[in-house]
Amino acid sequence: MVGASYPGGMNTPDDDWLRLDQQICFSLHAASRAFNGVYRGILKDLGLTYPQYLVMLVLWEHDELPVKKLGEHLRLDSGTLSPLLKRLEAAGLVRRERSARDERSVEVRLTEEGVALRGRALQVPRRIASSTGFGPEEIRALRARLDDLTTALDAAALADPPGGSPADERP
Amino acid sequence: MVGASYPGGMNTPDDDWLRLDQQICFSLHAASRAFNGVYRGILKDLGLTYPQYLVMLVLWEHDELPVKKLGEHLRLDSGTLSPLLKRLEAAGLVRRERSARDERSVEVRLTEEGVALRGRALQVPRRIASSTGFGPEEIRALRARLDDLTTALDAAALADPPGGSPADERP
DNA sequence: CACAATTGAGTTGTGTGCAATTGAATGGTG
DNA sequence: CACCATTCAATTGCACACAACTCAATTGTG
Repeated sequence: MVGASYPGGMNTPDDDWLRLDQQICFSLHAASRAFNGVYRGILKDLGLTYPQYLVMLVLWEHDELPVKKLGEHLRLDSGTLSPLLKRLEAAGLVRRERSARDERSVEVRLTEEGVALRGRALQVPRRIASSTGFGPEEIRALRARLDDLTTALDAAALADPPGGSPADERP
Repeated sequence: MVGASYPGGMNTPDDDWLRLDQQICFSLHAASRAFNGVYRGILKDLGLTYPQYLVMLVLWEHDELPVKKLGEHLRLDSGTLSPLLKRLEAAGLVRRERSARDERSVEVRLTEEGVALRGRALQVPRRIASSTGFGPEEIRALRARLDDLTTALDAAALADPPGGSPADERP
């Protein structure tokens, strides 16, 4: 009734694209959530959620930086980070203090506990990698593809924005 | 202070995996959200969110099926679908009615409006595909990789479950 | 120096996503 | 037939994401 699928062997281009589109968005969505699920199981021991783990990864490398920079690394805004960091602070893993230089900025810094947690986290990547069944080279290739995709999608989002066109910048 | 990055040419395996892991989980996470953002911009015209669009895609192909089946197609449970379907019903796109055969089951069916929306949605895939900058073949290859990944991750999640081991099934 | 524009966190509201629970309906077993 | 385990949808509670907004601090300009 709805599909009214093509009567003959003719391809209706739109239907064709629709099918393809369904596959790619399904696949990405499903892969993302499957990954999330595996991380959830493994990170439960550390008392971290998946996004919290991403934050800790950045902090283990930089160990002190403002919320703004953290957001740039993770592509997250304060609306997501503020409550997340509050939870990490409540868990005793990080401390937040306003910068002396710029009172608007809040510096996030690992506590002793936060630093110590890194030791227990070292085994996580190995377990994740083995869960994927992919070798290092496959992972690298897939990562590169995904980064290409993200770059292209970001560029497209800027060109065809949710809020308005670039021409709107000067009202 | 924390990183204590390897002094010489020596690779600390754990650190190496940690770095790699960060890249793959960052990449997948970022790609998923970038995709979501592009869909959001394009779907705004249709008054749909990205997950709602996924549900509509399934319904446009099957046009009547129980919540359970919908969840199997989308890998979502009733906790996610129930409120989502309520919103689609409030928007006048679907109707929900309990099955006559099995009173536990709820049949989801497109309304006239829901059927009509498909016409306006036909242009969406083309816009998405062009946003990715990928050709059909690249998309197909990426999709296949992601599906492999999902399959492997699901299998691993079952073997190393969040709730308990398979041996726990018979207490 | 005064004042407008910008920047950075935080808050609010909406919409997922998922674990855990509830409650009704169904099916199998004795 | 009675009873118990299973199934399905819905609900509850928690944690992201993100848009839109608020508020304070800073910067740029006259």
